[in-house]
Amino acid sequence: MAGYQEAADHIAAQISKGVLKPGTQLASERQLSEELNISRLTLRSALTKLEADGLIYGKSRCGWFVSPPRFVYDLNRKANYKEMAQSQGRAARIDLLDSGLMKGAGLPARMREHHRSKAFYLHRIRHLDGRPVMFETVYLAADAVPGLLEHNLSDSITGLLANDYRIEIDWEETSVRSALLDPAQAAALAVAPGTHCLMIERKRFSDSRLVEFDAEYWLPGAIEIRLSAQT
Amino acid sequence: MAGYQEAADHIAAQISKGVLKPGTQLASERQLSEELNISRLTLRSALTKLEADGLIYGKSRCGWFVSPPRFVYDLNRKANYKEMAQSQGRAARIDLLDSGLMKGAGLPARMREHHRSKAFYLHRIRHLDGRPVMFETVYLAADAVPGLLEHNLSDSITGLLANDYRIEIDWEETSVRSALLDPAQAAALAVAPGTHCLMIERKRFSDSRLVEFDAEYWLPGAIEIRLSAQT
DNA sequence: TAGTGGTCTAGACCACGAG
DNA sequence: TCGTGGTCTAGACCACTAT
Repeated sequence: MAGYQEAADHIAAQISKGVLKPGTQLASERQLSEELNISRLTLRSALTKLEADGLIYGKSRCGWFVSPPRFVYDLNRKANYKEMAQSQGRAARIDLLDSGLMKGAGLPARMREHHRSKAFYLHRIRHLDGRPVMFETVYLAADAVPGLLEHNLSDSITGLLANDYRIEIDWEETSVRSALLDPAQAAALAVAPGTHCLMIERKRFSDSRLVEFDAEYWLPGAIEIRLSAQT
Repeated sequence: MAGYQEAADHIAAQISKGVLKPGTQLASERQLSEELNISRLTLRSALTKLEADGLIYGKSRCGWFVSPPRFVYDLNRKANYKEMAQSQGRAARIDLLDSGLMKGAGLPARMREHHRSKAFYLHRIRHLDGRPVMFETVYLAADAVPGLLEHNLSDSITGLLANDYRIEIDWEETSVRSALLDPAQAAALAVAPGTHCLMIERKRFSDSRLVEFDAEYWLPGAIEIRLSAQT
């Protein structure tokens, strides 16, 4: 068996035995590599495998930590993010990084299929128990939400649409795939550049018009998506 | 900018410009690292980033290839895998690797919540245009499908249940997350051990009884999941 | 400023796939 | 058998975080 695999199994065993508990920090890479008698590169290989599996996560230049349970993101539930987090005993927070108005020409291709004029954009970070776990870019059709930027943008957008604009979403198209964080996203999430992620893209329609386009980049070990359907 | 990032951008540009077309093999790692004046390790780092992003894929000990478009896996469509592939102009194949009967005690925890007695299991590999892209383990409640192993197990299971057993699935629960391939799965898919994957887990019910439990491990660059819903 | 991870080199040997 | 990637070493320097 490969050396990094042995190291990964060793650490994974300590986690599953409870020697290392969620939230605790691992020893430094230099220290661990010495203890396990492998080079630092080999150890790092083991750590990144464990991270891909969701057992640990790295905070860039700070260290490695044992992961808490995955956040269960239920696509069927009407509950918003903060409510879902609360029902799982987690503390949620959303930070607005940036916002503005964008011309139709600058919008992502998948949005332009449905909406070609101006749109507001938001860049937000979602946290769980203080840890940033998701970067999102939200686009909202400008004509549907006049004066958007004066509203509170650190809460549920669906709630804002419903309460402040009386817009009810009646159709949703979702796409999920594996992707790579770009350097800015990685920096905002305090992870190493080139970390991969789970990308969720959603188009939200009201009365057959696209009003919201949302691209979410989740740290892959932090989330599990669930859905159910009658067939 | 980091050296591996420059190398990755360079190769990505060649792909998007069409200098490298889907399916073509890249030059060997040793050759590329010399051309780009970086160490082989740095080049490999660039290649694995590109793979995580779905632009290229590695076939273990054979080389690196430019990826074809992602297979669109539509969770709403009634179409089965081969039909979906055909409608996207792709040739699909399913190989049965192994099958047998398993005691209730050996079943995965998430299945045992619903079904605690014996179940048939299947290990299958799904291909697209000759390339293995997904490893799956299927469990079927033994009492629901007597004599299962004498049937054709290289085709749609849902179709088999409907046609041979008159079992109609009426409820489905799906879970999606990022995960790691174990060594046996990686070998079966001809990728490097420790490759990450997109895992789809499905429970299928008929008349409130679980009849099928399915764990699918997709190569992450090979698939995009889609779904839509009225809200 | 001290300690952490992030990146990188220039080799080496091994295991496996294809012909 | 040969060429491919897979793994590994023992260093080094840099960039950032925390304090």
